[in-house]
Amino acid sequence: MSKELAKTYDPHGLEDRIYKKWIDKNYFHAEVDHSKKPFTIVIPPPNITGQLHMGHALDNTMQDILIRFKRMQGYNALWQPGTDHASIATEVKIIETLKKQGIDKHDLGREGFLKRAWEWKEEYGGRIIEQLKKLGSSCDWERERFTMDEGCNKAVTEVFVRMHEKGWIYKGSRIVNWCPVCNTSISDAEVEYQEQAGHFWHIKYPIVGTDEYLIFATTRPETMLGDTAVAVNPEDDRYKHLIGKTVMLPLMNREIPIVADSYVDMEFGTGVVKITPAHDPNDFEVGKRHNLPEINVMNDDATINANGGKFEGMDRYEARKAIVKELDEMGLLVKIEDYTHNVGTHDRCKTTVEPLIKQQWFVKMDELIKPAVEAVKNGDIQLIPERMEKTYFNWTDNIRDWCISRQLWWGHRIPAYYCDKCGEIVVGKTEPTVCPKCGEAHFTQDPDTLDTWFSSALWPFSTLGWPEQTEELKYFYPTDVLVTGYDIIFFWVIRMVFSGFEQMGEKPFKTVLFHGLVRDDQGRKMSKSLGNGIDPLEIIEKYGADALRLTLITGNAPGNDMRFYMERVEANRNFANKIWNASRFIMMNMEGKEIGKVTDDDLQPADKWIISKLNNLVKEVTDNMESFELGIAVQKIYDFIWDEFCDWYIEMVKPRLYNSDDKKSQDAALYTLKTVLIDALKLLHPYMPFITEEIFTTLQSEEESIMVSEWPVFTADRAFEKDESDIEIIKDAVRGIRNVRTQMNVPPSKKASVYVVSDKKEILDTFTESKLFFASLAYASDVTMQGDKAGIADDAVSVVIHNAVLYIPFAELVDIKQEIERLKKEEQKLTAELARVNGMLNNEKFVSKAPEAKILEERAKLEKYTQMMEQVKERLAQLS
RNA sequence: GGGAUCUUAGCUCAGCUGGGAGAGCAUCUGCCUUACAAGCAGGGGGUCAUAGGUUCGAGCCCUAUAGGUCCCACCA
Repeated sequence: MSKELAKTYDPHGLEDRIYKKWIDKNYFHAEVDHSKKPFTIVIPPPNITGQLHMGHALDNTMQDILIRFKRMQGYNALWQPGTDHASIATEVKIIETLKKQGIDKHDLGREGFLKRAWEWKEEYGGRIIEQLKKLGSSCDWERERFTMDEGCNKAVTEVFVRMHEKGWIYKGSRIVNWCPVCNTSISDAEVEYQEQAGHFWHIKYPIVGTDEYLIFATTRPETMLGDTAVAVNPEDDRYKHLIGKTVMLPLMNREIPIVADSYVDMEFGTGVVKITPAHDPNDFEVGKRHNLPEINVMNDDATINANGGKFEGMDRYEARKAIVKELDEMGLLVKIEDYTHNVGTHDRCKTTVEPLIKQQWFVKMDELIKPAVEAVKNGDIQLIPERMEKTYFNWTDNIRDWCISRQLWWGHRIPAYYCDKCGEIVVGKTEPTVCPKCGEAHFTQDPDTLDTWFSSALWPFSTLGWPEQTEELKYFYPTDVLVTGYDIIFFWVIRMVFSGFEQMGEKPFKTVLFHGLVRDDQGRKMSKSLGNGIDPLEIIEKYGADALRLTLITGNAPGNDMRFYMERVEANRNFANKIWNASRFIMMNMEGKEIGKVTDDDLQPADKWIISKLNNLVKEVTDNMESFELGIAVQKIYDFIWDEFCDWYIEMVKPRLYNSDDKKSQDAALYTLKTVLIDALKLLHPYMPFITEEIFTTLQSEEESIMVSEWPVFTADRAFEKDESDIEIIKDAVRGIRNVRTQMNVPPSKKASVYVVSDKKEILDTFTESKLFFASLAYASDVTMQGDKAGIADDAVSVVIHNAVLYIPFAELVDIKQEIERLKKEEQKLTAELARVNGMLNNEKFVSKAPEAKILEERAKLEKYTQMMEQVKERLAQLS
């Protein structure tokens, strides 16, 4: 043995040392190798501004588990890493920082600002990568990419130009969601609706040429400055006669028409709606249908512009107050009602979004989305859990054109150039030399940048070298699994899918594995503003990455949110300690010993039992992992290691190791301990990479690393059914004895004789074979096997198991009453069991319809319980 | 308004294609038994939200109801 393990498990220092070794050995790197099957995952690129949070920790743990599993299975596993420029998030952060220094972004100018941004990227972009490493992520860091690196830029330009040529990217004047604080348009997906307490202002407009008024209610009175009509439902008898007439718009003194449009709901309010095409998406549509003028009354910062008359210069909320006041003074304000309604806000800064008409670039979605829908429908792309399909289709079914231009500086510049002379728009990979329309040679590039998701949509292939037809692209694409949170299905997943089909003619991934949110212990979202976030790095520092990983992966089903409890981290750290000490025990016993050759014939029933159990575990865990049931798989490994291996098997072999002079039997035990531990460590490695590596290489100094070892495989010749059932009998006996001893308050230090009585020779043989450890586990001073109860004291305590009765004659007098009580309870339990089994077997329909195996199972139980019942009754008769 | 999802032990959650209800924590009892007190052994605690239905058999499938969470839409 090369070195000893420390007495208690301390992840400190150990994890960094091991990670460095992996890096030095270049284990994470994948090269194109046609002799092996590829397995690829592209990382959801974290924002360069980001700090590792629990969501990242969960997401990347899942990916690492899959990658390590497949790598051990012999796949050429590539985990493609990288970071995202996160245009708006980053720009906002930089602006904030500049503000603290008293600098406005415009003072720096575009060039100067971008210089700052790149400096920022250099400074902080690497931080989150370092944090991912702390977690144990086995990404191929040599292939690290950035959404704004040269290759990704090329991909973005290529896609923009191609789609423009196809007519799928167009520039148009549309109503867009405008953030007056960030000063940019945002996509529909970036609008977050918040319920807010507001008011309903009931206002009346005088109908021209009459003394009548039209009364309506609005939540945004300030937009009246841009009203160009009032609408009623064409079927509404109350207003039919007014259609075609006009009202006088107060304050602006503009005569505007009363139009009929079915958009108006007669049941809601007064059935009258004021129409402001320039400041409301619905009104915009109405305006188009009725050829209404669009009067924009606001500046980009949401102050009133010159179209707002005397309200010019006021902020939208100031203007609201002033307008309400004036209308009231004019007697046009009917009443004010409290009203809670949903207000669209910008998901980044929570500012109330202002719908504005703007010239923007859009992606036409109706054709593009079709293959993306089809692929999920026909199972070409599998979503896990399946219910996510509904969310997916909900979006695709209601798809609207995607506004991709942003009035930001940090991002991919739109490759559109405007002729300085005639204004002709030329889209191309490079600036044109001459205007195709007027021959002018000077151009100005579109100042806007692209939505950050435009580049992330290309991530699965841009990172592999596209638009170049690289070997990597041919070999690793399509990728296998995408692991991400369900909260970005719309932003990212769908956009990758349609981009993959459009550019590559092939899906970007076969499976999407969704996880939920990591919440705090009260079920709240972890957020900066609440200050309830738990820093994964602090957890790693204190408990180790392995414990954190295990905590994130256990006890929660795919796609479900989970709560994060420190108690669970502690429990998992304890599990790490458990493995650590079990390994220490094994190594201590191997110390200085040469294990001879061990064949199956040398193995004792207990050895075969644990080997067989492990063999089954291998199969189940592999199956579970292949169907992405990571939590279920690791739970089984956990139970096996702690319960079967530590609490039973190690205890079973102790007497052999401590007392036996039988070298062969010791060798068999050591061989079994070692091989079972090694395979269990391998199964656990994807989940707990550090501790498994440390133990694996300490245990076998000749091995380089567990992460490049082979994944265990189920083999039929390692299935020992007879030994499995034999050991279960012994375990039953042990549990029974421990049980009565506890009930009678007998301390473990007090040993007693145990008699095993059975008329079945094979049962007695089973106990004889395992006598040594049975005695130790059952706190027996000696164990005697016999065919009947001759010579056993009448007042001995008895334990009934299937086909045998165990007697323990304690030296002290046993309380017969208590003993009868205990047996009667046992009798009750058996009576209930027998009633249940008989109920089933006496049911003709059950016997005729249930599967054969089930019936046999129940018959076996009937036999067993009947036999046990006889023994209990007999024993009761003896005592009374 | 549309949809998803949840309701299982005191708490937080598993329970994979229907075949005797599980884990962690908490709690109670006894143990410092030479790997581990971050441990060992044993115990208590659940008409699986409610009501129907399908089935030989339902925590699991179907329907309805109640309550919670979330997503989408946005009726001004």
